[in-house]
Amino acid sequence: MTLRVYNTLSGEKELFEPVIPGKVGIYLCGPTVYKPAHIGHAVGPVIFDAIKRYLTYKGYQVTWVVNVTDVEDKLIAAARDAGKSVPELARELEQQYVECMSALGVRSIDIMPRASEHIAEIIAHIERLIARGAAYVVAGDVYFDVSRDEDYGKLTHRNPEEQFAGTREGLVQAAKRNPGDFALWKAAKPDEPAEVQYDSPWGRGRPGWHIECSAMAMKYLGQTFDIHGGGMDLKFPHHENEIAQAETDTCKPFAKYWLHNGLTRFNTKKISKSDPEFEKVMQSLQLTNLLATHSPELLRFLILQSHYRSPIDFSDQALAASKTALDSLYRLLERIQRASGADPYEVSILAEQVKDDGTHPAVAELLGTAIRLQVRFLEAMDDDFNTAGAIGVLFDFAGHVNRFLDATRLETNAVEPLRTALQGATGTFMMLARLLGLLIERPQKRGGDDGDAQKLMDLFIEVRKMAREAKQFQLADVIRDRLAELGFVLEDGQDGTRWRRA
RNA sequence: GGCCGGAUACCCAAGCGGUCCAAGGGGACGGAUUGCAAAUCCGUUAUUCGCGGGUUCGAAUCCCGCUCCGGCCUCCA
Repeated sequence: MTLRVYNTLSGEKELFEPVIPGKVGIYLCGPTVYKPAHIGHAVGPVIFDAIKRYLTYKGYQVTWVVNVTDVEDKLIAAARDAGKSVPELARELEQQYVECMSALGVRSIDIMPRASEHIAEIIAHIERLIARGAAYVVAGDVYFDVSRDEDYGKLTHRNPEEQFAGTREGLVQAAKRNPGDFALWKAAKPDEPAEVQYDSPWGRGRPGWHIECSAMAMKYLGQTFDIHGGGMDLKFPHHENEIAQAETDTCKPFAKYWLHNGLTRFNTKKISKSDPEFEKVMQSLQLTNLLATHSPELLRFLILQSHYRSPIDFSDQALAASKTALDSLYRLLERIQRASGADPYEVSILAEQVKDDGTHPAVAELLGTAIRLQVRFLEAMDDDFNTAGAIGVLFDFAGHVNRFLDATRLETNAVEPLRTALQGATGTFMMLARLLGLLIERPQKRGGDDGDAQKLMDLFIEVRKMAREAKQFQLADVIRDRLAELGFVLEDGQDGTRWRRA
């Protein structure tokens, strides 16, 4: 099976072939730490975490870099507003970001370089561009000369002349030679704090936006690396300018594949800071707030349920639908636990490793299905990381296992070969789910310790059982209904009554 | 205006030239099961994929035009 990825550069799906066989370098544009992250900021990291898991599964040695831009205009302004120093605010928001990502299961980032700690690399990069005649100094500022990059605009398929022909007079900074030129280095302004002023050959100042990414990507992944990712909104100017800087500097291709994820929308609009009426919505979409009220896995599941290039419409309805779906998977795992006598989170054998002694036809059927579905899952992932299709396969899988359990009545009547087959199918199922970063850990029990609850529920169930045996169904129903109101659901099964939290 | 995407059932969402009278999820409605529920299972909910042409033996999938929607062209993941 071969992996194909959609490359923004070519506008087509291409066969994935790493620059160095067996190794993959990924650079994802991370946060500019000037405000708390919202759900949209989680999309890229979640997708790329799944991509890294998948590539690792396929045998590649993956290095994943996510930058932190901590020297920047808005950050300086935000720190001033908050009465904090720039590094203080930046570290604070960075830590919050890392914690949110970790909660979402994104723990596979290898390097998170900070722009502020790569000033030397940035300056060297700029000096090389000046030496090549592709950048020029104006009163302490340094600009990239777009006209010196022949294929400028190739990522977003823009012709720079057309592009900037219509730029209004007022917007053209006098210092720039061409309207499309952009700052590589910005001279320090008198009112800016000292901590964002760095010495440079052109005087005190700080890097422009874009340059930190090409400098750090090349430092950690080499002059040419495999995958560069980010949100669709970064294609222009950010990524276009990174390409211009890097390729003009090295005369080599920068990133081989450019992957862009869709933007998160709310009420069919992109979440944007410049939209004041969405300020309130954004507040509720802040990751820290969302994670306080929803399970991280649910958010991850929702993100992965659509293809990464599609926009995600985030809403309470979507969240609720995803929750119902995800819960059915948790219930399946509980059912498997009961039927197989093994903890599905710990099962280590795969369907393909189970030997079928031929005594039960259901064994061959289940194992065959598991292997067939595994192939379908992997095919989906091979097709530009189609996580939505892959999740669809997971639900097909769940349906098959539920049917198997219905048919064999394994929960009440243990048959060893069937149990072993179930464990194998479960192992395969879990392995696939985990390629998406799902079902890694048991869902957190709400309300913490259920020890006391367990004792009380045992009592309720016992009393209700007596009522049912005495045909006092009204009483039995009152117990069940009132418990349901309190968030405890009772389920009567063949092997007794179980309870769970709603 | 230029450049990218998108338009698939009640909602969300895969599919990207035949195996599609179109996966999966949510919802709804029937049925099995249940004392009744819940959960699970079965069935129904797109002979059709924004509209109009074209290419092809064959198109949701390719090409052209049109209509809407979103993004970018200024800060944004």
